[in-house]
Amino acid sequence: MRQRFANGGRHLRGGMKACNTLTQMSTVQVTCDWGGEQMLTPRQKLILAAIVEDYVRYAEPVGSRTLSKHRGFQISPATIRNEMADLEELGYLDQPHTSAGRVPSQKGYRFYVDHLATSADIDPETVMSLRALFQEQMVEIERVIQQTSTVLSQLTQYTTVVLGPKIHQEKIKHIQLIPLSGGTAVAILVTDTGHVENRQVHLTEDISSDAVVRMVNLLNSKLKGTPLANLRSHLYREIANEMANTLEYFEDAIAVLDELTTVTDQNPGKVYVGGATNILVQPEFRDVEKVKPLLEWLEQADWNTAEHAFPLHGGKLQVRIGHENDVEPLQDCSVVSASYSVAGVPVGNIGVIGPTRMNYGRVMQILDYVANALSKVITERVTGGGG
Amino acid sequence: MRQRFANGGRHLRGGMKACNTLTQMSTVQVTCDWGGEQMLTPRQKLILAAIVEDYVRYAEPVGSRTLSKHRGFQISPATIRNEMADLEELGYLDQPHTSAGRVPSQKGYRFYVDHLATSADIDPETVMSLRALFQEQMVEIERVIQQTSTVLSQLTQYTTVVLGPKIHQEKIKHIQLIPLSGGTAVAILVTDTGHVENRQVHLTEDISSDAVVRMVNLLNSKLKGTPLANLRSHLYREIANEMANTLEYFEDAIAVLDELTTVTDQNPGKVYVGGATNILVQPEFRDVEKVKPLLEWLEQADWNTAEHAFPLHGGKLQVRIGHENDVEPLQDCSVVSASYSVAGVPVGNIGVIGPTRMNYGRVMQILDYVANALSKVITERVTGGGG
DNA sequence: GTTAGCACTCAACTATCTTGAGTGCTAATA
DNA sequence: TATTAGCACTCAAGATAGTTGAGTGCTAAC
Repeated sequence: MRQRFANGGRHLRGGMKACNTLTQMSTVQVTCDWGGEQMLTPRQKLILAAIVEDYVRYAEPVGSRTLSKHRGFQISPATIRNEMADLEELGYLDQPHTSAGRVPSQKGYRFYVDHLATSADIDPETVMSLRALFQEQMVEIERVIQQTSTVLSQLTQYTTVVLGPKIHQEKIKHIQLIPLSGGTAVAILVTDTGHVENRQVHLTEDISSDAVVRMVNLLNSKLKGTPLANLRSHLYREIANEMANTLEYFEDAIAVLDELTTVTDQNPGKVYVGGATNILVQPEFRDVEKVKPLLEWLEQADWNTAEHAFPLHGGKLQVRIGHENDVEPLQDCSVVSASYSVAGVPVGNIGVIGPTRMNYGRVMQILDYVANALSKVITERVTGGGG
Repeated sequence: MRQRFANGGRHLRGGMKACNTLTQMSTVQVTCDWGGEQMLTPRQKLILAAIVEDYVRYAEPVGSRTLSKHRGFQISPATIRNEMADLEELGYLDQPHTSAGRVPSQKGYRFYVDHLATSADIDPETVMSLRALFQEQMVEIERVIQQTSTVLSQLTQYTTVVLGPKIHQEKIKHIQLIPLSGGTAVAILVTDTGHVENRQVHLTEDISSDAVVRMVNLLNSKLKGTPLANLRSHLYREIANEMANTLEYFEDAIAVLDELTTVTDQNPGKVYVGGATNILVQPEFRDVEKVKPLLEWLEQADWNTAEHAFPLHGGKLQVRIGHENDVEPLQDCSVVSASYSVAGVPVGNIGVIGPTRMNYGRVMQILDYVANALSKVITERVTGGGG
């Protein structure tokens, strides 16, 4: 077996090759470094890229003759075969069986994503949809995100998971307590961004409405401006004592606060899943046994599981290919994810889940745009640029 | 072909045959009456029931010999074959191909559900789970329903869709307006059952907090006690004029009210889907092409589409078998549904979706229990017995 | 270093055969 | 007259073998 160019050099970090009409492509953040990665000749890169792109498109192993014809390469199939053999030897390609064409390995995809992915211009329709999405005036942040998830899954034809903005950093704007009948009451918490949370609590049966008003006033005066993340510490250290002296219904106030602190504990933010059924069209998921774990994971995904799958991070794009995913049901998939930020602080995450045979270039490009636009829109909304 | 007993008589309405430990079984409400239904001999009924139950269990066409052995019938396979031939002639059975056993037709299932379904005692575990579910003290109604949906899908191994309580009848308890920065504000509406809705609205940029307080006070004094369904009519007929005279920021008040009226229009209640992936284990949905429409429908199901599939109704249980369903993606399924009520008024619906080869007896029994229990729990909560 | 040529491989398709579960019909039986 | 044993028949599913064609690796020539 010939083994040209297997010289074990370190790879060069390169960004996306081309940029397109949408936005400047950010440098890809590599999540995983392959120790002992080899340099590839320009021709090998060309062939690897061609194989990845062909396979992404047609979902069939790519043969040497197809490749030489299809791409108008000026090399004969035999030469391509030689190169393919080398690439396989180096671990970038797999062969399902002797008489089949080649298929990119995970390592192959990784190399492609890190060094080869180009962004062919996205079709104008997609550009339009994206522009439209963010120009629309939507008042609620929740709705913006919901829509983002939907549009993104439609555009990519993959599945989208959006972690709605984390509310830890948001500050308490207002607390309200509305007594219902029979000793229950609704406790409502509004944050400075307009996020509303509510919990029901039990109160002393015959509490007077005056007492409730006093309680609410005290809570508001003490807690207004407190970031949700600090609620618990604030509460017991500073407020509890003082309340014990002032309030007749100290127990009730504590009950209310206890409920409100569950906001950040149990429910750091919402999770939006879009286009879960899109994976069903992918040939690699035609088999029910293959999709099931994935769909089950999606069905049960809450913030914590989802954030475990693609953590919030400062950088821009993350790509996890197959077994690079920690979460088992995602190990047959690739996940491209990006965080979006409010004033530079990452508060949420968008993940696109597809087969490893994914159109990385396109998804990365779209996602990059979406993450930027979303950050901008939400930051504007939150930092006061209101109407 | 012999054609005994094909005398075209009207069928007798009968309830479930046996009752079990859980609760008295209500009479099945028949959604669809088969014109010209024939009487069946007791033995034919026995055989039909046996075939349905065998097929439900093993998902394989049932043959005459299997049946005679399996059930300890005192009839020979040949006799069973004769009866089967008659039942097929009458339309209660289908035969996938000449040398296969028999399978219940839709008409067969319908007859089974109407006249034959027995409730073999449910396993103690299931009984325990159900008891536990409703004995648990859950404060929020939403959480009760969420849990119901989850538990129900786990117990039945089918998919559950719960239409959360309709909020049309609920009365306004409190309206609150919390200004944020930049001319936006959060409008919050609390109903007498503790349900909270919120919307963001734009206000006049420099509105004073006094004006906001006056506005909120007026809105509350005028609207407290109004059922949500009447909000719109109430608003324009009685309030608008008066407000025009009293309030400086009439436009803003109208904007707030406009947003609040969208609560009932766009969003009559929530929809909870449980165990969507359960259908994947059913052999009839092993094929991705078969599941896809169903999963897509479930993914997009909102109150309106879901209520179209199984409308709220006074009676207890409804069973729709295959093409008895109006909604296309459900026409390969059966849907057993029940409404739950607050003080006798149906406010929500629970649907269990499975293959036509469904364990009707078991599902009906469980669902009957759940619907009753849920009605009781919510009615108690809402009519004041809090605690 | 590149490529034409050739023998080789192997999944996928097709055709044919076998098996066995299940049927319908007929004639004997209770 | 209702039931049943017996038997020929049917047909999906599984096994076996042959064919096809896309694709390969190797070698020798350019």
